[in-house]
This record gives sequence, C-alpha cells and structure tokens, in this order.
Amino acid sequence: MAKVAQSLVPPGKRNSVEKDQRDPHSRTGQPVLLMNRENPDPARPAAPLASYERPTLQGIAERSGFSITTVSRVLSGQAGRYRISKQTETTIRKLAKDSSFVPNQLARGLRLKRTLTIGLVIPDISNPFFAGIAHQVIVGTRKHGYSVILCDSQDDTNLEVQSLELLQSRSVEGVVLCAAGLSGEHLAAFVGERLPIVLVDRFFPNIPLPYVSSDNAAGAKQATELLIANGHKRIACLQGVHGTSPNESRVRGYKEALAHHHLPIDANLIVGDSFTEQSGYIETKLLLRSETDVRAILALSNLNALGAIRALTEEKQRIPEDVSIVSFDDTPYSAYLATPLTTVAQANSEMGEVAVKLLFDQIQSPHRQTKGGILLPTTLVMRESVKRLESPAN
Amino acid sequence: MAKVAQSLVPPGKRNSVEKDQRDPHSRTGQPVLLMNRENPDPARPAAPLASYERPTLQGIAERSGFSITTVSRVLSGQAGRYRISKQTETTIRKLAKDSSFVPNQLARGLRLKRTLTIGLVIPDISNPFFAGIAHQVIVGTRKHGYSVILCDSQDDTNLEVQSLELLQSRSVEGVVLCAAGLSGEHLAAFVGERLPIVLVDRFFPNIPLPYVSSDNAAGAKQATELLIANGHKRIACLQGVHGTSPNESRVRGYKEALAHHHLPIDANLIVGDSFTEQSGYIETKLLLRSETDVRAILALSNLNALGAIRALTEEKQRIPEDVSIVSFDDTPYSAYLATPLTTVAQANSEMGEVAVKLLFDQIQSPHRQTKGGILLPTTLVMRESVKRLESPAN
DNA sequence: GAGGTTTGCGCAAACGATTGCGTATAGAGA
DNA sequence: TCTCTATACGCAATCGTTTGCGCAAACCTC
Repeated sequence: MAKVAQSLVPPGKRNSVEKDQRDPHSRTGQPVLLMNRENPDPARPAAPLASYERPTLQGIAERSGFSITTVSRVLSGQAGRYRISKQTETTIRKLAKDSSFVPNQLARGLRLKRTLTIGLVIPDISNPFFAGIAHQVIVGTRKHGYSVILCDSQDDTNLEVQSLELLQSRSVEGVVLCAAGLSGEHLAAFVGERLPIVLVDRFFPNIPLPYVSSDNAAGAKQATELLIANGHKRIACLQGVHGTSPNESRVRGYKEALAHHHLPIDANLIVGDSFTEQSGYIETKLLLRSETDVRAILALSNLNALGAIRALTEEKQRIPEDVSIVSFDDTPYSAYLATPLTTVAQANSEMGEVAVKLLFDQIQSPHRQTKGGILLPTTLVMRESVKRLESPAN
Repeated sequence: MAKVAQSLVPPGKRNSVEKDQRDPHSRTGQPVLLMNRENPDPARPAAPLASYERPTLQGIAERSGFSITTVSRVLSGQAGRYRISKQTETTIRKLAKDSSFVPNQLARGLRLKRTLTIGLVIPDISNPFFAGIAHQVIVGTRKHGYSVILCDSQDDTNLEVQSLELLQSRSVEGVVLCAAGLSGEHLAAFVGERLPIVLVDRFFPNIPLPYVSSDNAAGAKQATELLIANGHKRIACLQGVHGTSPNESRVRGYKEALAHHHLPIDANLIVGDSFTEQSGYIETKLLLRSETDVRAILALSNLNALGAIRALTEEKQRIPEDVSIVSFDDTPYSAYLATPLTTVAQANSEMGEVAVKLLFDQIQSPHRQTKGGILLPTTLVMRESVKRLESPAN
C-alpha cells in the first residue's frame, strides 16, 4: 500500500509499512521504480502513459505501486485465490477503470493459448442463406464470450484452404465451415489437426468431420410427393452444383419419391448444374422447348426458382395454372412473389446454432471426437404455386 | 552451417567452422543446443516436435542448427536484407515447408503492433443490405492481406460499444462500423483514439468520423419526382427509424421534391417509425382507412414496401392501378414480385469498397485525418409499380 | 601481413499477459 | 526471544516473433 500514487489513497493509510514494500533491489534509500528493467535509469521517472497508448498492466503497476503480478491477478478476477487484500484490489480496480484498461488479447492468447476466437468460413456472405447461418453463429459464439473471424471463400477451395490456414495462424480455437468444392479432399489435411472443425450445409462422406445440414433428401422427397399428390407425374428437377451433398441428397429425395409412387425417373428431366438464377432460367427455357408435357418443376434452390419464374413468364406460362413450382429455401420474399411460392424451408438459423453447439462441445472437451453429423428437418411451406391436376393431363 | 541437420546439407559443406559456431556458452566440447535457456539440461536433447503442436521458429531453428533469428529472417522474407546465404535460406525454407510452419500471428502482432486485422460491426448480418456491404468489406480487406473480425451488434448501442472495445482489445487496426442508435454519443469516446473508424450507411453530424453513405436525399427526391411526374400529388411516405441519418435524409429529399413542385407537405402522410415489414404493413393499413385519396406510396426501405404490399393486397388495392409504389433498396427479388417494383437502388457493395478504401487510407497514413464523408449516388430502377395518372384524380 | 570491408549469422531485449514459487512481514504461541 | 503460520505480495520465466547491435571469418588491398 505504500507506494500507491499519492492522490489515490487516504493519507492516513500511508503509514509505517512505507519502507518495507519498496523495491528490494533498492539499497540507496531513494524511491526506485519497480520493474526497473523497463526503466534502466532509476533517476528518470517513467514517462506518464502517453494518451494515445493503450494502458497495460505495467502502466497500472507503475501508477499503483504494485507489481504487474498483483495487478494481473486483480484484473483477471483472481484476487481471492491469491489473497490480494481488499484495499489493494479496490485501488487497482479504480486505477484500471480510470485509465480504461483493456487487456491485450494478443498477449493473453499467446501466453494462455486460448484466444476466445473461432473462425467462420462461408462461400458468400451476401447469400441470405449463409448470412442467416452466420448471424446465428456469431450471436451464439458471443454468448460463450468468443468472437469470430469471418472469411469469405468465394466458393473457391483454394481460398478456403488459405482461409483455414490463416485462421490457424491466428490461433482460433475452432472453425465453422461451409465448405466449397466437391470432394473435400482439400480438407483432409485438417482432420487430424488440433483444430476443431464443424461443417455446415455441405459435408463429405469421406471426410470424418462432424457436420450439421438439412435433411435435404427428406425435404426434396416431401416436396416431390406434394406435386405427385396433386396429380403431377412428369416433374422436372432443376438442380444445383453436382457432387455437393445438398444437391445429391435433394436429387435422391426427388428420385425416391418418384420411385415410391412407381413413377418413371426420366434423366432428361433432371437438369442444371448450378444454384444460380442463370441456371434455372436457361434450363427452364430449354425444358419448355423440348419437353412440352412438363407441368411441374422442383427447383433445388431459391435462385433456380427465380430463374424458372423468369423463363416461365417470358414464355407466357402461368404459375400454377400452366406449370406448378416448388422451390427449396424459403425467403422473406417468397410470399410476395407474383405467385406466392410453395417452398421447402431450411432451418438455417438452427443450423448455425447447432454448429456452434457442436463446435463448443469439441473445444471444451477435445478428447471426445464428435463424429458423424446432424440432419435438421425441413418444413414444407404451402403457398399457391402448386395446382391440383384434376384431369389426367399427363 | 555446422549444426545443420545431417541430411540437409551436402557433406562437403560441413567443414572447418564446425567448432566456431557452437554455442559460446558451451565449454564442454559436447554438442550443445542453441537457445539453451529453452532446454536447461544440455545433456538432454530437445524432444522432437510433438506432432500435435504447431511448429515454431524455435522448432525450425533446432532442427536446422541455425538460430531463431536467422530462421525468422528467412521466413519473413528478409533473407536478402540480412545477407543470409542462399544455402541457408534453402535449407530453412525446405524445413519450414516440410513441417508446414505457419507463423503465430499472435506473437507477431504483439511484437509488431500490427495485426493485419480489422473489425466490422454490423447491426444484423442477416439483413441482405448489410450482408452486401460485409461481403465487399471482407473481400476488399483480404486484398490488403487483412482479415476481419465480425461483430453483430444486433442494433443495440451497448453491444456496439462492447464490440468496439472487444475489437480494441484484439488490437484491430481499424473498424468499419454500421452504427446503431441515433445520437452517436456512444461513439464519442472513440473519436480521439488511435483506432481508425469508418462509418457506413449511418453517420452522425456531431461525430467527426469519416463515413460513406448513399445520397439518400437525392434518391428520395428523384423517386418522389418520378411519382409527381406521373401525376401523383398526394404521396405517402413510409419512413423508418426517426433520427437516423438515412431516414432523415430520405424524408428531406421527399419534402424537397414536393416543395420544388409547389405541392403541400402533409404531415399526416409521413408515417411509420421503423424499417420493418410490420411498420410498413400497419401504417399502410391505417393510411388506407383514413386517407382515401392516397394513390402513391414512397417506402423508405424494402421491408416497408413489403409490408405495404401485404396491406394493399389484403385491402384489394391493385398495384399500380389503385396505388403506385416506389421503394428504397433494390433486391434480387424486386423484379419478381407480383408487380415488379420500381426502386431506388443503393450501391451497397460500392459502399463496402469505399469504406475499405477510406479505412486503409487512415491505417496507412494515420496523421492525415480524413474527415467528412462520401455520398454515393443512388439509381432509380424503373419497373412497373408506378402508374401514370391521366385524369386529375387528385 | 596489417588493416579494411564484406559476408553470414547470433545475442538478447523487447511486445503484454500469466503463474509456480518464493519471501518478507505480522501476529500467535511457547 | 524464538518458531510457526497465515497474509499479501513480487520474481522471473514463458508464450512465439522481430530486430538493433555486435562479432567472427573470409576476402581484398597495398
């Protein structure tokens, strides 16, 4: 208590222990600063904290007269455990608050090997589907006291690997990854690592990383069955990127539904190769020209559906009178389209939530390898884009 | 070169300097490791790098026989500047690659006081408008070799301040901020700081921070004038959060257009208090009941417009036959709505780009205080939601 | 062969926080 | 007076990098 800066302590407290708490190295009797390795010339007092430098433990230590150690213990809430006196604690706390001390997380992370940071890698944050996931991941991790470094892989596996390495170099404690690419080969290097990873949306059968995704097969099956139940027999399927798990599962669900109802699977009706509006547009155009008996479309993404709608409108096909549509992904706009769209809604914010949970399970108990994955149910949102075919039109 | 791991160096090179480059502390003659403070017992060789620990400069140093210093210089590309021999460089580079060394950015940041990281604070990343900005910011900063820590402030000034402090504690070099709140008071504490901040979308006249936003006033004015040019005189304005700069500017633009055409400004026609669908819906409902002569609506956000559309549909008002609408914010869906929507498109990805530019201007030359802001022009996207009033209906 | 320059590299002190020990003091007990 | 035990705190190493000096050996020069 002796060397507390003058103004900070009641005069009555500046008492007999004065000398005792001086720096033991000092034999000269003159007041000497602690931490003199930082301030080699004892005659020159430490410069006051420059206003533009963030205060450090050392700053507080100098001002309070206590050691860095003690300041650290107080400010990291360990005062009790280390028997720091109430007096001292109050003094230091006040000083810290006054100088608005914020611990340097770089130094902390370096020493503790805990950065309270996770990484999030997303193919395109401006895609509302991913944005929803990201939102939930960010809010969820914050509840754990963590922050997130967000990387946009632009759906490029090279950038994705780069991002993963970058995140590693920043010592994140885990990563939520919406993977790009088909094979997942590029992720193989990361499975053995100390770095916990959780896959979201897309996963890879040959890569043993835990994942959360939608039950895409069930969703697509249910959607297809809705169309079948409404009398449709020839149903086109506008698909997305071949080889990705969501796409393959959806196509599988589509086929299963047909098979289950003893309907033929016509490869000519399964078209497209990208989740974009373009692909939906072009493939629908082509379909309308070649296959005149198609009166129902299952679009495997919202953008595919948008493209289909544009093509149908151009070709003067009414929805659902001429052509019925069911689309994957529900959006805030789905209900407001010219024909409110019947959709398969994915629980994307839940996906974010579950991903966070899986990740923190791994972070908190690194031994227990969480393998396998979780499939979240989809829900079919009925609107007005499916017409009941009364007559056996086809 | 003496202590280079055997297999890594041509035998011919292991020559006379053998003894000289030994650890000078060693008087025993036995081979002693460098950095013996790390390995206090000279008799016990360093354990091989545990496979689950990321390699460090030290690991490479031990394996190569060179000092940490030299390894650092090679791997940070300073070999030339410090005259490290080609031989040595190759050896070290190979070793680094083989052990897939990645520098620890925490340590690097601590030492260099450069973290190559910026912060991005967004009210709600799942909002497509903000997501678009975020995307551009992330991609843009990556080009500079920076990563971004993303915080979702959930439109709460407390969380926003917390986020800013968190970012500071993580030593980010700058922040792009889509601010919440009205006054910007909570940001005052950050203006004098070392931390460069760029405001996006919302800004505050009393807070001297650089900003990028849309020229909201001009956009609203142009939209209003479009309605006026089509014969509309009583134009309702569905506004958003009062007091925010975008809202106030848009309302101002709306009023200017009316005034410019000598039309009365009726306060009863300026309604709403939030950028949500709810607000648009409710206010439109109320308008339709009280003001029977309103045949045009200017919605100050896309969600406001959506709410209005829902209300109009419910009330059997056709768009644009009965009521014309112009909305702020263009979305991928705007063209696909029941009535394709005429909108004021904001250049949100440009906003992200400019924000990045302004921020890096500040980061790279901290002296030059970039004050004031930049307003990006909006563009009026004409579609079919505005009807020309031929007769002098009102 | 003495002195000067170039080459090639290492020492050790930072950066800011944490923590296992150690230690000086006060008070208690004998 | 001496030992013993809480009490209240400090020392110094450590996390992994970077960098200003410094210092040999080798090569040049006259």
